Amino acid sequence: MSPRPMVRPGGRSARVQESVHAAVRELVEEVGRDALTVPMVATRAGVTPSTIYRRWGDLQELLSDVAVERLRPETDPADLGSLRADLDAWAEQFLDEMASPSGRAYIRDALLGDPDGTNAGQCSAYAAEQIDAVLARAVQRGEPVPETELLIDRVVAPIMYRILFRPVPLDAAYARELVTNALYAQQFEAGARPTRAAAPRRSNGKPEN
Amino acid sequence: MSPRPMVRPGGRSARVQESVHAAVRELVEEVGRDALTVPMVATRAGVTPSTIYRRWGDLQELLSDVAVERLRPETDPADLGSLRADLDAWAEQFLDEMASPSGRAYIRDALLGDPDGTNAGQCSAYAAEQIDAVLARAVQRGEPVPETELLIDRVVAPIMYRILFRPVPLDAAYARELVTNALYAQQFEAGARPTRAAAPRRSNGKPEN
DNA sequence: CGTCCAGAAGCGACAAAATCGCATTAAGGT
DNA sequence: ACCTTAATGCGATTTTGTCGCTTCTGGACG
Repeated sequence: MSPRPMVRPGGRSARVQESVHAAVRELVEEVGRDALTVPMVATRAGVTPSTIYRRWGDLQELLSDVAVERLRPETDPADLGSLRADLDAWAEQFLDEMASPSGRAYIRDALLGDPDGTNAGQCSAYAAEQIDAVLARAVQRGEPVPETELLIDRVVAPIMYRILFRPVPLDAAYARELVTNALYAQQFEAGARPTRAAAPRRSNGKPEN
Repeated sequence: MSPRPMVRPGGRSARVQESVHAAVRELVEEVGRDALTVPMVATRAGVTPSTIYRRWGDLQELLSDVAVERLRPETDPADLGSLRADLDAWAEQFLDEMASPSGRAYIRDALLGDPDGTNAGQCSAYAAEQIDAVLARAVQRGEPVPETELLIDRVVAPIMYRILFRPVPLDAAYARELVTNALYAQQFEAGARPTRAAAPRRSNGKPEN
């Protein structure tokens, strides 16, 4: 999942990884992310710098791994009794966490040292899992639900776009607005148009042109 | 616009900047972005490394500047006679350029070495300008038009989110689908709900918690 | 048109980092 | 208990990044 080869999941490798991650977390607190260096992390973690260079390549990839860990949601979305309430609450919390200075920093780090997109994909998967949990509960209640993809396009994507690309401040009202629009779309557009709002179903495994 | 101080827009500074940018573009072609180093760029550009370190800080910020330049749209969106056609065409081209391997690389670079978000904001401004141009023409034709913010949230944001966070391939059909949904929303939702789909109007100047 | 001045680049010494080969350790399987 | 091999440790070497100082030059001002 995290570092490059990780062919040996247990024992010393695991200890080294944990110790290095812990060192990063501590040092980010103490000296700030900009002052971090690989040798510094190595010393704190009690390993030699070459170990870090070999396993992570450079500081960015290491920071990316740590960032993804911190972006993993700790708790399931709250159950407030209705799809609308659950989504509102989840979106507000999501926006809060992501738009905070540290959240922004983690997102940037996660994207930054991630040549193959694995870590970024993991972030997106976290959000999708949370949304799925909310939707699954709504289905059990018998509520009509939109597709996960619709919510990602209409709620998650705009939030992330604004965080990454725009200097605009975000507040909870914006999150609720996005949820409102998404649910409105689901309610009215379902069947109203031939094509759905969700994702293009992949056909091949190869991205790109 | 691009480098840090740029207090002196003309003369030698300008020549150095252009020469360095050109060196980056050439070397990216020749040796690939991963193999780039500051000393290498300096040699090719005919300047000393310390000049680059002083003006750009590090390779990432330099690459970010170059990336933003390349992400600037060269042409105005085509006029195909209707809002729908113009938006379809623009969105398809936008997706094409951004989702291509080099487009993805530029986006990442632009975000990467951009501590204060200036370059990212510039990218977002480019897209907004293009959309505004399309909308302005539609207004002249007498067509009803959605707000720019709606199109950014509904078309630009989902595309960028998928490019940055998801391994899914994107195609022109997806771009058209997003446009369809956005126009549908504009047509039906206008006045149907108390709150509009557009941006939260800022109240204070301070982001964040 | 000449002079001055501050910002910017050049240069070189130094400090810090990243890389690499080789020796050593220890998981995980047999 | 042994064997294989990934993973780490260590140190020499190369490369990159920093810093103080000097030199150059664009632009303003007289």
